[in-house]
Amino acid sequence: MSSSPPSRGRPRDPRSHEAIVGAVNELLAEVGYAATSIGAVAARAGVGKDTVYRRWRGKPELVFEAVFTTTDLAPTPDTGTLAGDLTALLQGLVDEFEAPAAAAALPGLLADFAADPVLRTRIRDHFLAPSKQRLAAVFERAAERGEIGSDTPVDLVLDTLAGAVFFHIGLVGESPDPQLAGRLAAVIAKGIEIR
Amino acid sequence: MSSSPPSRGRPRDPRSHEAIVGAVNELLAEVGYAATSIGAVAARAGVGKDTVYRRWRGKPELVFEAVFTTTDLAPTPDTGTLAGDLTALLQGLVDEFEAPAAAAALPGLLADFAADPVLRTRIRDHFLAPSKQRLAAVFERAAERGEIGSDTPVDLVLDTLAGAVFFHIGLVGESPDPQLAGRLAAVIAKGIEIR
Amino acid sequence: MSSSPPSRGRPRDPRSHEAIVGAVNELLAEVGYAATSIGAVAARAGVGKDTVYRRWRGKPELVFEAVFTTTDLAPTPDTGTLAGDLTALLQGLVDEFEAPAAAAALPGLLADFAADPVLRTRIRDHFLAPSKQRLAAVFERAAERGEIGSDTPVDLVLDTLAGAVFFHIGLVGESPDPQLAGRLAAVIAKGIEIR
Amino acid sequence: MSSSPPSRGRPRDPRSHEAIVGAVNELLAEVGYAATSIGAVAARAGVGKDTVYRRWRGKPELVFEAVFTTTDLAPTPDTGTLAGDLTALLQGLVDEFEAPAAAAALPGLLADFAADPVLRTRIRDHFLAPSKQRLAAVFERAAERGEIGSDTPVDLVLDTLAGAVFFHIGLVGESPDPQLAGRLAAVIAKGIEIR
DNA sequence: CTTTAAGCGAGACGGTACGTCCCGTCTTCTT
DNA sequence: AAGAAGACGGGACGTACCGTCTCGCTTAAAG
Repeated sequence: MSSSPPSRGRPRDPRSHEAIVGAVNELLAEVGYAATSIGAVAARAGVGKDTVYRRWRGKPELVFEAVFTTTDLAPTPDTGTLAGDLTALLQGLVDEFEAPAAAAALPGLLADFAADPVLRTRIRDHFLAPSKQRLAAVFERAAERGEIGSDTPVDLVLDTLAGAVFFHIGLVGESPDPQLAGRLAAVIAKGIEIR
Repeated sequence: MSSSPPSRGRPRDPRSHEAIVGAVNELLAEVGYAATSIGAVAARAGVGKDTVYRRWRGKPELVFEAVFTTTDLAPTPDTGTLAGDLTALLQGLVDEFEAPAAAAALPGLLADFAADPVLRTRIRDHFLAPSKQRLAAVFERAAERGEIGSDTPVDLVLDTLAGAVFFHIGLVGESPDPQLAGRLAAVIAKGIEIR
Repeated sequence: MSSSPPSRGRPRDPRSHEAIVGAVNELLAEVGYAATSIGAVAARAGVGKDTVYRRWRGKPELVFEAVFTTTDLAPTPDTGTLAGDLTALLQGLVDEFEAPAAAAALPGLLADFAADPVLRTRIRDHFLAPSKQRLAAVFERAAERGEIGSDTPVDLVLDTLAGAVFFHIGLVGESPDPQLAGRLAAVIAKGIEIR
Repeated sequence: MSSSPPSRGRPRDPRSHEAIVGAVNELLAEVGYAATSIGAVAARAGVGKDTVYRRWRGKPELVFEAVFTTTDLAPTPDTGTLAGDLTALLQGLVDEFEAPAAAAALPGLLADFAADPVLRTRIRDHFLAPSKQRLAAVFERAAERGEIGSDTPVDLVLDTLAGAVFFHIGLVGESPDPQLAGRLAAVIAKGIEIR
């Protein structure tokens, strides 16, 4: 029963939303996260600052939505083996993090989220949630096949995978080892398999 | 035979150095990384801002040195098994990251390092170097025992371990799973062992 | 028909302007010109520094406007004699320079104006312009009465009068000879009269 | 009988004194009074800052001595007429003020002297004293010749002359009217003559 | 002929002010 | 009511000087 607000007065212009999101992505790639100020975003988007603050609470939320909203759509991989599924999942993470705007935004974004108690609680829920969901499905099928136990810790593995990818892409910055996903998946898959 | 510079003029007062480092650690724990401004550090240390800038190029370098300089001294673990050595190594990482000042500083510090091309190259060299050295020694002994191959990728494993710990402590923020080191070590050790 | 600019955005608050000007006058009288920093002015006025810099380029312009804007309104004296007119004019200069804020500001203000090539050209135009205009009118009437020639050099006399007053008030600092205006006017009037 | 101090320890090197004075004059002409900092002077002179502070109390005293010490030597003019003597005296003032270092220093120097109660009292005594002495001698002879009364106010005339020259040279900055001395002397002489 | 004291170049020291940038809020007019 | 514009109070930035201090060294007079 989502009651939409009464909606009096002038409705929000959806073109502003798009212009802002576009400006954020451009600025992230051009000047980095720190220099992507709300004022600069608004100016680039041809929009007033209030129009930004009316839609987002601050820079972290704005950047997060601008950068990480196209990714929830990937299908859960189903290659028939745990290692294969993990490789596919990881490759998705790598691709997502490797986009110029995302790579530029990630470290600063995580820092801002970590610094705010309110935002910190949302990291798992909103930042890694889609990946976690897919990882859980992968584990479920692997457990059915008998490759792993049914109590394999999803969070531990997810943190491990995400942390490894983050360290490679966010902090080293070079175009990463193209085999990163496969090699990492192999180690983890072997590490959690039964026997 | 390192020839120290001729050292003309008044030498720098080591008490200033200590006072600054102490102020940084206090402020990190009290107000966090973002609010730990150079000006606040100088005021807390009873020191002029120039005295800070004379010794460090900026906040990232200052905080890094203030927080992560006591750690290079840990001995390389030698428990007789790969899993045991990894657990000990990881526990060191966890302990290091878990200190209040370190936990408060880590995400912002990594973001600032990642944003600066010059600093980014130093991350591996100075931030993870001691851990990498110890990990390599652990791998060497494990290879001699026949537990792993001699070509086991140190960097991949180090990123994986550090990333996992960082994600747990820096981003979740709660007092982490006390068994984190052991569980993670078990997975990785099994993942890289021969057979 | 001065067409004011389109005036988009929030207009500047005239109360800020008044608060700043008031703070400048208070600080000049209390701590002098050198210690009247922009930061102190802003703090005293309860205003951000940008609000000051948005209106004035720097301290000299700010102080000049704060101190010397009430004076353009004096009427041109017309006592019937050159000496009388000069006395009245000089008394106006003395009164203007003698105000606590003005006396405190004058030497430093002239120094800052003199040091900047751009500002230096404005001294005559904006600082002495009203006085020059009145002096020219006085000379014109005196020439019509036959007291002086029509080619009497206005600038020379103006510099002489202003310089004398400045030296007395700005540099000696004591409450000056109350007869200064009259005695100086007598000398100058006699010096430029025909015969 | 001024007893020179016992003079123990190493005597002051007179070459430092000369180097400092030379550096002040160079810097005044090159970068102006405001930018002629004690630190810059010391660096230019190849001298430590303390060596400057040991000899002078601060910038105003230093600059004053560096710029206005060669002038006390001019002889008192004696042309036979008041106007002639005044012209010669004024030309001396003009020449003194017109020197690049002096013209650059004057406004700021007067401002600093005026701002300090201690220094302010010295202005007449040390800054204008030589000129005042000569002017008094000129007046005495003119009174003996019957050109002026014996009660002609020396200070008033001196302020008037100095103020006019200062305003012309210090504030306008252009190379001044070469006839300034003569024209101004004519006006003043006529203004104070009997009849 | 050594002590002692001051001068000296260098530069670190605690402060203060600079002028700029960005924050998130507010106030105007326009749509 | 939303929007573009931009002013607002606040605070941090990194730099430049201030006038004092602390080094190691040099230079002379005093003991």
